[in-house]
Amino acid sequence: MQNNVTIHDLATALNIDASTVSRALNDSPRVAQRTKDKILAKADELGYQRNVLASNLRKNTTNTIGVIVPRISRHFFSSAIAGIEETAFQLGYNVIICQSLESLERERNLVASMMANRVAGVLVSVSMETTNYAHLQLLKKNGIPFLFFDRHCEIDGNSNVLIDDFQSGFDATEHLILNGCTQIAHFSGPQSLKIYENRARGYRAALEKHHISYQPELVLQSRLMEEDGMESAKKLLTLNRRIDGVFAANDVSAIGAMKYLKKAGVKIPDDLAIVGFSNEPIAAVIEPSLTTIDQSGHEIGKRATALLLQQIKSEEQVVQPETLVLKTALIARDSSKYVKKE
Amino acid sequence: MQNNVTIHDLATALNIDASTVSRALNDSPRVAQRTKDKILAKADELGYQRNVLASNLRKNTTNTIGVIVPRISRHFFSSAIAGIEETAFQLGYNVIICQSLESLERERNLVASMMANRVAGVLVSVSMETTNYAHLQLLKKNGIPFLFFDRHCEIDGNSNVLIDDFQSGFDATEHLILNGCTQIAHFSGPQSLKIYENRARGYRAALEKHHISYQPELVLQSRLMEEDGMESAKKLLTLNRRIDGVFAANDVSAIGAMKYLKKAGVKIPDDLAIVGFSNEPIAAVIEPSLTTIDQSGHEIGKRATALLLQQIKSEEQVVQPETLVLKTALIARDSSKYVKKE
DNA sequence: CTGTTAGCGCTTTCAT
DNA sequence: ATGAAAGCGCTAACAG
Repeated sequence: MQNNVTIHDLATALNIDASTVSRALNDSPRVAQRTKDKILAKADELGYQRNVLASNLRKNTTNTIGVIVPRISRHFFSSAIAGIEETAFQLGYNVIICQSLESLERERNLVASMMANRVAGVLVSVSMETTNYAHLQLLKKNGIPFLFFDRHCEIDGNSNVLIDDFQSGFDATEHLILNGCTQIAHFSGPQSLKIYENRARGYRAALEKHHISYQPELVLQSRLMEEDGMESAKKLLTLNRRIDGVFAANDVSAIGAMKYLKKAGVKIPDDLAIVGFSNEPIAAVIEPSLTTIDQSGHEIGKRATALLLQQIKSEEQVVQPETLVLKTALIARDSSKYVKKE
Repeated sequence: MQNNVTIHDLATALNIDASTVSRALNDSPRVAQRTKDKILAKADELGYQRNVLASNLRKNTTNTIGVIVPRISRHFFSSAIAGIEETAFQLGYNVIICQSLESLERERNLVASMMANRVAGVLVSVSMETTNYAHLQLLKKNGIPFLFFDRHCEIDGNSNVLIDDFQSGFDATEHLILNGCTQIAHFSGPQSLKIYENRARGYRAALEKHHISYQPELVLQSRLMEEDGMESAKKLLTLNRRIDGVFAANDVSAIGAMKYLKKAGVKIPDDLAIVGFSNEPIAAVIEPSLTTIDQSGHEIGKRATALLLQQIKSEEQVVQPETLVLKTALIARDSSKYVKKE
């Protein structure tokens, strides 16, 4: 029992043409106010609902924006998605969410499916495997605007909405130094991802600024698997020396490390300072009282969507690519102190 | 530059009719295999891509399923969404995600928008304010199948996919009792939500089974706000008596309570046992080594989607409503012990 | 097994 | 300011 009222029904009921009704419903300036009022009243009376599918076909686009993230259930992404949904909904857009699960092949399929569904635009946080951008260029060829968030990607003409990783890494490390730490371990992520590279550069820059020697063995890589974190903790113990601070640039490793220490029966010294990027789960581990301060995902989602919709609406005009850089909140284990930026 | 190859192009290229091409592409049994092969080859050659919008209009439906949750960034929901996306993607469906933010009005709008977009089906976890189901009945009138997950809702003809809350509440409480607790506080949620009512009933039943008197002052209500949890902790302290176990049926309260205790300078005794529903953030607070065992959201998402798609495909046939009940994992603070069900 | 025909409901020239 | 007409690309009767 679909609602079967069409613009033709309205038209015949009012003894005018369907095209006028269509214009009125789209608030075209080319219809007299009097007629508009009459039409809107009638539409209301008959319970008219625009058939979005027909409109979509005709206009060859939809009011849907596509979102591709590596993994929906990661807290950063789910809060970004929340921000995206809120902004999109406000402006009358729907949001299709897909996860690449860090697979390039899946990401390719998703992009293809989104093109097939004629999304109005795409927000993408590329998978770890993505080093080739051919699939994204296809979007461009089809005139579908897209932009990157969280994970940086250099394609000319495309905007990025990012955390300032270098600065955040610098701040995190400096925070530890200013609190008296000199032996600072750094849990990093895959160096193929710019965000981890930049955080690591920030770490190094802070050490340099404060004349603390950079010790490569204190920097622990990870493929964002808990196993890697466990391995890292093991390595640190093997070094058999005092560590007085940790800058954890990814939460998965940090959790893995904690698991390892727990299993090995090693108690984390109360005076070991830990600074991590804001993220609800890791924040909860480190400092329960700070579990809710992280709004960076949400904020990034909102900004990215606003920017994308702006591009969608500006139609064919070339849009200046933009790199929006946000500050993130940091979480510190040294009790009530924490650095909250911006 | 859209790909402009249509079935007509294929048809003229092969000297057959467009309708045959259409049938072939839909793998209709009414086309000779030879012709199918020819058509598929040609389609491949010319890089044909079906225009989904036209197909949607003609069939008056889409390959999209709508999902309405109270809040995307809550861990349970984001993992449910991940499960939904995976199952849907596998079967060629897209997923539109929206959040009601616990508002009935917003939920109404979302349902309307989904109908307007002719989604193939809807999965909904109703908002806390939802006691009137008129908006959902509209879906039914429009022939759009829908079902409930996580939050139970009795509409005849509709299925539910749920956690067995009574049993889980019972198990959680009994677990504490079997570990020697007798003074067990219960952090509950809004009793208007069946899930909290049932968990509370489970709590009570376990006490009864073990002949422990039920003490109403140990049951703390909440509207799922951290403030309520803080209030609850305060109340417990005021009672000024020994509590040896806590069954936390909602994580928000638990986190609020922890914040309060921290602020008040009250250390949680090491021997206080805590059992909560599995949820990554709260699990991290209670027991870092158990942060990843929770799959219940994901599992519910997958099952709900499978059930919905089954209904979508069975078309007009009346489907027997089903209530799928899953077990949830429990997290216990008493170190390595935890109850993991099913 | 294939072709013919007729739209789905809307938008958008082009004409008046 | 409004009407007439065409058609987006596909699917599904209905014929044969």
